[in-house]
Amino acid sequence: MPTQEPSAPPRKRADARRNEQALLEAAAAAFVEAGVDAPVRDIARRAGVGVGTIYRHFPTRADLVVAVYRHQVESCAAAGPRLLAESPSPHAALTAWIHLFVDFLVTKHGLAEALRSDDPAFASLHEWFLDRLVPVCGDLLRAARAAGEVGSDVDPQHLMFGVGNLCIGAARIGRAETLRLVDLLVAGLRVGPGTPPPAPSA
Amino acid sequence: MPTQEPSAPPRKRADARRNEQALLEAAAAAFVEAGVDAPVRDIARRAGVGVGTIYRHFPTRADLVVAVYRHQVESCAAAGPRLLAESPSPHAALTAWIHLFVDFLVTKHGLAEALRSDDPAFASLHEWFLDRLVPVCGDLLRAARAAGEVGSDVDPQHLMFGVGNLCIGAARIGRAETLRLVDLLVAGLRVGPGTPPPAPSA
DNA sequence: TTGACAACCGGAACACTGTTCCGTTACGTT
DNA sequence: AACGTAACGGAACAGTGTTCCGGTTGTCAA
Repeated sequence: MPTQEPSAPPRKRADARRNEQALLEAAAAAFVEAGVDAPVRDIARRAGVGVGTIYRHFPTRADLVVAVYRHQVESCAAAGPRLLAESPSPHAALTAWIHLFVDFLVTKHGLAEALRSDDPAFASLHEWFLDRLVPVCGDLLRAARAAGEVGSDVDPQHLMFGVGNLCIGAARIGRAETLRLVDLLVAGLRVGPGTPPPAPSA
Repeated sequence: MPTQEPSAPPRKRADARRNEQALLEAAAAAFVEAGVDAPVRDIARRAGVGVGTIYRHFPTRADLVVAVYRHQVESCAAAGPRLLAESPSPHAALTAWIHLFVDFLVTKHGLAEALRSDDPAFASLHEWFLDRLVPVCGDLLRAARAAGEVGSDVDPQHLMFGVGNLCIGAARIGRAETLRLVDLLVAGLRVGPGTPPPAPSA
């Protein structure tokens, strides 16, 4: 039994697979040094291929970024339910999960910037992040609301949007200060006895 | 008595003054349409001058942006003390002032992005905003803390940094939602009976 | 093993950025 | 009116992303 579904493409040529792998490694290295905006030519040179080869394997930059960071985003998504089960409260789980997300973002130069960019080259990156992580965030948020810890009915997508934005330029003020701002945002979600209603009609 | 301090430059040539004015108007128009990243050639063409003329009058892009938005930032800075005097509480004044700041940012395409950018061309823009607005924000924050409304000792510079970041890409989620996120951040500052300590080593 | 063909490759070429530089223009002064 | 120079304008350069096509090579059938 073949390990591929019916009508699957007949497996790429050896050189193509080799180059794709080389490109992934070269891109990962380049991203660490120069951020996700590393020049195409640099990545091609590192991988020992021509620029055309990059565009054939990864039509947009987002495709390349997605391929490089796929595993890490998946593990972040998987951490959501686990944290919800292990944490003392849903809000604690939400906070911990968001810390995970922040840690991921701030260690990837330029990723947060790319995420909020409206550059069409990053559209699919944006979409992928949202598809993968927003539901997880939504679950955590819903649980926290059900537990009465969160009053505001903020859209999980907007919350993640805000957290992502706060991570932009984290290098300037430092990781700790960035986390502090994010904590402020998440703290703002909490329903407190004295919390003023920020909702339009409460 | 001349209306200029001693050793002042002997007043520029007429064509130079004319071109500078034309450039300011052209840049303002271009910024509205294409954001603060509008191509240099576009601005030059609108003003009917060569690109060299832009660089002579405004060595960096930040200089041009500062010149275009100077009045609006000044009026925002001036609003701080006024709001503090007129508002029912310091925290209300802080909230209102931040709304003013947000309104200014979200109506200028790309300004928030430029503000957080580490592009050296925008370094002086960043510095100018900070010099002009952070002290105002600091006064509001201090007053709110003195009134016992704010517990956290967040650096005003970091708060403005965060608010600015939240305004990035505001067009995507809309002005109202952006304001909501900002309100969440400011609400997180409030000291509430049930507020969890956001201490670093928590 | 050999040959043919499609998949694949590489990089030149293009379009578009910002930035610099210097020959030319024209303003203000004498 | 003549002159010195501040100011001008745009060609030229350097660095992006993106496309395209002639040459190469892996793969499979004969």
